[in-house]
Amino acid sequence: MRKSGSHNLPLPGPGEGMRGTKGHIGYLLRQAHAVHKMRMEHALKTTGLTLPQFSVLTMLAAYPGASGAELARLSLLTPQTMSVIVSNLERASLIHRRPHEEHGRIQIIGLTDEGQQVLTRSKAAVKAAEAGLLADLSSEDEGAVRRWLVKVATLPTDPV
Amino acid sequence: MRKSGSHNLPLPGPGEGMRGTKGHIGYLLRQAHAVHKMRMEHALKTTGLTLPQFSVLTMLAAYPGASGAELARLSLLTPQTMSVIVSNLERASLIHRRPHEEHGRIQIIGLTDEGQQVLTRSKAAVKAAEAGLLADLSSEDEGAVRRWLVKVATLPTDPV
DNA sequence: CTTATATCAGGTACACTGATATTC
DNA sequence: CGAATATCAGTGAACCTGATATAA
Repeated sequence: MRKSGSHNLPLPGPGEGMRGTKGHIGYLLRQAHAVHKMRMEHALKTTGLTLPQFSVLTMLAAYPGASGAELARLSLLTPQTMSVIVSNLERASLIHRRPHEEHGRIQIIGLTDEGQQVLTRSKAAVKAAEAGLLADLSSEDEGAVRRWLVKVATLPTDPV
Repeated sequence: MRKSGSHNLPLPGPGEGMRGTKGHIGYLLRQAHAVHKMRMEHALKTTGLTLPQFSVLTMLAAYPGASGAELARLSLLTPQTMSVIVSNLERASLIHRRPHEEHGRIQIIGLTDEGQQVLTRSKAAVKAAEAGLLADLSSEDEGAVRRWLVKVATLPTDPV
């Protein structure tokens, strides 16, 4: 534990630095994500999960029995990368992999009881950080923000 | 080189998956950032820079002669991490470090000619990806998005 | 044969904590 | 002494490309 306040938050003030509020929107997206990520990671320290691990457990709760390949697609990662994350989660006894006897090589991945408990506690720990994203946001602005985020996330990766 | 189109873009369709458009806004922020990051990294492949490296070079252009500690604060990273990134950039001859003889241990970091050129080419390569963020966005919506991003980036890291 | 899945092997850039030396 | 800077050492989770084996 550090002091009690912020960790390393020397954001350039709005009047100086990387042009503050008026900066490139890509820079703003980067910084917003970085700060939110820090808040999430800090919250997850209480349960020992990394952000990708939390993400995978959340996906497994939504898609019980998903395969590594499916999780990789959902996370925009390669199967190899997902394999490492899944291995780490398995080593921590938070998930289990059962070979799908009938359908070949596919490994059915599921949450263990411990994984379910850790996920529940992690969701609670993360709740405040997520709530902060929507605090003091009008429904019109929230709509605009949501539409923009979806648009950005839906843009082709290689449009040119 | 893959095919020619998108890399790994199997986003769950808007009607299925992680609740698509209606998902947690934190999830949307993550996905939007991930896709934008992929687009940026893809664009930067032409110049061989990683995203943190591009970020550091951009900062150095804005803050000529910054120190490693200053860059770390601007990037929300630890000095050790920044030291690694700076070392990699120095190894690539894109920056130079000169000991600040008068003021102790501080290392003055600056772009080399090659670094300046690479930065210029990288900015051009990245231009389309950044422009995509603002395409078809009304000025009201852009304002809402900008305000939201700044607010998120300004939130205390450890509010509770 | 083609496709999808899983995994091994190797490599790299990030990012952390901890410790140390230096300098103001 | 304390505070800031830089760096070494060690560790680790996340990424990648490439190759391989298996199975639908």
